[in-house]
Amino acid sequence: MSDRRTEIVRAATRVIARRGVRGLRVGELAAEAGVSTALIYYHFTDRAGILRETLEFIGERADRYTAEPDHENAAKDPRAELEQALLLELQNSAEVRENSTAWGELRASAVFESGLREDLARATHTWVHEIAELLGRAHPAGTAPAHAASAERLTALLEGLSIRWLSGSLPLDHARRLLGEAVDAEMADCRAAHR
Amino acid sequence: MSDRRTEIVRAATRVIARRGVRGLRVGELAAEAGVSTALIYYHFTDRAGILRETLEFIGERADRYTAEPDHENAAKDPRAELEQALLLELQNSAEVRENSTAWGELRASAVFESGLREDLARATHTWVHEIAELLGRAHPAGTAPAHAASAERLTALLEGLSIRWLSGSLPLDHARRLLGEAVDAEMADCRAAHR
DNA sequence: GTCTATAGGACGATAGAC
DNA sequence: GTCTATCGTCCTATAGAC
Repeated sequence: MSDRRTEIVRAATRVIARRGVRGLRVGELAAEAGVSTALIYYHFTDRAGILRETLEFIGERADRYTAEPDHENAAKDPRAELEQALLLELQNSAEVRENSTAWGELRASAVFESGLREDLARATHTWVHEIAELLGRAHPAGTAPAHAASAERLTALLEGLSIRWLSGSLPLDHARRLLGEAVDAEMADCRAAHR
Repeated sequence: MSDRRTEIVRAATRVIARRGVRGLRVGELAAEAGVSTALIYYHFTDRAGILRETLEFIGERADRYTAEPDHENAAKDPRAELEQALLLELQNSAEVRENSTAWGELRASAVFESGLREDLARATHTWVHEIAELLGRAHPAGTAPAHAASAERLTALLEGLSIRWLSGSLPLDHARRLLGEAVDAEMADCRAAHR
């Protein structure tokens, strides 16, 4: 991918985080990227193509984001690594906000645009799988299917908490506490005997 | 509120569930309601006004929806009532799909339109409170703050599972199973001793 | 209150020069 | 590859008759 395409996709991510997928105007994207609208259409087929590649980029970046191991913790404490991997996405930094907002927009858009669903489902699956692996290392007593289910619950909960935070229904520190407690609950041994 | 206004707001809810908030066209709304576009503007100031009242309506309806007690279960088994109240929102019927989709749109829209946040936060709070009360009846051993936290986790998880279902990342029966297990986990006594 | 008709503007997309 | 200029369409909102 050329540098220009990458620049434009990154600019599109910023615009989406600011205005939403629905609010992205090709003109505003051009201004954000510092190019003309015509150049956008030289590099991408149409608005839907911009969206497709940008949302793909968001999905991939979210992967890398989660996948990057924090080696300090990795060796010492897999449980801390797990908790950190999840809480990483509930932070009031510009970068995390942008990421979370864009991801939420990707999710919400896919409800109405079936073309986005395949990529989204794949990115979701990759993410869930990574969390399940962390769970496996942090909690070797559990079975693989139990870890898979826990990972699905924890990531879905994180998405739910994240949008409540971003939509002003839940303070950030409260969301972080709720998520931390959920991690503890999923790792408690008594769960294994249940169901 | 006149009958016509109510009709139009109901029609707007259907269009939003079909096309999303950003996809709502006044023309399509007029057709859905069986009136002219001019009549829409006679009853509402502008497109934003339609959206505001419709999203307010969605929030209120969501309240009533959850609040309506199923008396058959209420008397017998508060735990079943709780589980049903939550699973009610994960069903493949036209009505539930419309409700969930519209609620998800309200949530997603509030990220970018601060004017919606207050209503949304209030509706969310009411819902969480109702679930917390059901938890209290189903699980008297727990404390009120623990029930409040559980209700926040369960409802946030439900929102996360719901949008994964609607966006094609999670089959409905799988979502229902994950939610059911989460309810069990929140009611397991071992949680109380934890943290 | 409700309609038909249309003004006026915003936006996606393209043409064509450099 | 990148620009300026513009076309055509779709959409919000209003004018004015009934």
